[in-house]
Amino acid sequence: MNGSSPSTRERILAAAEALFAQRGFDGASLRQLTSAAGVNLAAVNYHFGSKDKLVEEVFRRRLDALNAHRLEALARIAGQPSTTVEDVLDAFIRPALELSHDDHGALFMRVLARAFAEHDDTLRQFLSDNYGHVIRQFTAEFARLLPHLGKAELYWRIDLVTGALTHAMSGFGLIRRQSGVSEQAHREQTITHLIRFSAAGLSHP
Amino acid sequence: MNGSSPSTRERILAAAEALFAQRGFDGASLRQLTSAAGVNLAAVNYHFGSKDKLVEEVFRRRLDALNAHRLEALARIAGQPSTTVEDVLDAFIRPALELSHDDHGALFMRVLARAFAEHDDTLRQFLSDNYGHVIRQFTAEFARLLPHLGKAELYWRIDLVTGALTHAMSGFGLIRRQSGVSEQAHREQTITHLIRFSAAGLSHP
DNA sequence: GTCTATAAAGTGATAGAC
DNA sequence: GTCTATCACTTTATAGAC
Repeated sequence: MNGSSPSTRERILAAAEALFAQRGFDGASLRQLTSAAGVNLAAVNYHFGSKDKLVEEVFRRRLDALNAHRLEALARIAGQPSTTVEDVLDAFIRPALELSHDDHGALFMRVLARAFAEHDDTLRQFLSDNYGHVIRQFTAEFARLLPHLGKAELYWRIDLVTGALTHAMSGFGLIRRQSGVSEQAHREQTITHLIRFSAAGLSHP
Repeated sequence: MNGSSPSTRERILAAAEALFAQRGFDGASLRQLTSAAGVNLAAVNYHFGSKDKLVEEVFRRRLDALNAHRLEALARIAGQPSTTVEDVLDAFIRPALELSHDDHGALFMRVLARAFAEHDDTLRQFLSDNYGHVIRQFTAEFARLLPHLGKAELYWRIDLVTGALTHAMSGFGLIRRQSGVSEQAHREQTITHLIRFSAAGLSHP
């Protein structure tokens, strides 16, 4: 992308992701962050310009890939006669699951959940710019599969699915991984329950 | 409760609720808070001891009443043969809806959502102490009404209902009140959709 | 119970040497 | 590109007058 050192930049982004997940955007200071990354305090302003710009970059790096994977998965099934509501939910949710296979990706899901909780309009606008077209494409496919639902009714239900999804993927919940279950198996369980639950909520008459 | 001035204390609590909802626990400073309340900076430490204690008091004030109302509503229907899953969900959700009839109550629901997003263990423990017995009583009633579900399966589904509920009640969602719809009518719509959606997600085979 | 004043520490950001 | 040193400011909390 450029000739500057990728190492320092990447280490800052990784440390920021972890600390923002753990302590929030306000709660994590640049000193904690640069100390954890093993870089100089001034490096954040040199590489990103400001703390706010760093926050944006933490989102952009993950969301670009996540949304691309979701749209690829949707493109493979959209419009086909055999496609079910469960398939479309899977196309939306599985890329998020796979992202969180990597520990850093899992932290990012918590950062994303925080972004929802912050009602900051600037951040919401930024997320809408990144997520907006994805949500619209998925909504169109749900509308095709659930023709008995009015537009308003469908929007309500998709909104509630979003809530359940955010809650589950960020590990808000009370349910913790059992000692006998591997991390990956736990995530597969999560996705299975999430898809069944959401499909029932979306499809009921 | 005591001989001290309730006015200053209450004004601090009201201002804290609004600012914590808007800017988060870290984001809202004691200076912003006391300035908004029209009281002296030192008053927070005098009346509550510290900022953390103030946060706890903001929760305690609302949760005591909210949980009491939920348990009263549950007691009226629990164990009766005509009771449905929708009835139990209504008993859980409606008190939260009624709390948010008042503007300050609505703000509190956003504070509560923030508390979920903060993975702070101390705060989670505090909420578990306040919420724990309520969740257990509701879970027992759901188990009675949904005998075909295993214990683990039921816990998963209740967890996902919690996610949808928190999302909807805190106004995270994309869905905004239409200009032709009153605030109260919008809330009634929210609760109707939430109950139907959750009942479908809980009950499916 | 409320005030001013201030302590002690932390914050984001930047100038300037290397 | 990385460093130290520092500015200008904000933070929570408290001591002590009234």
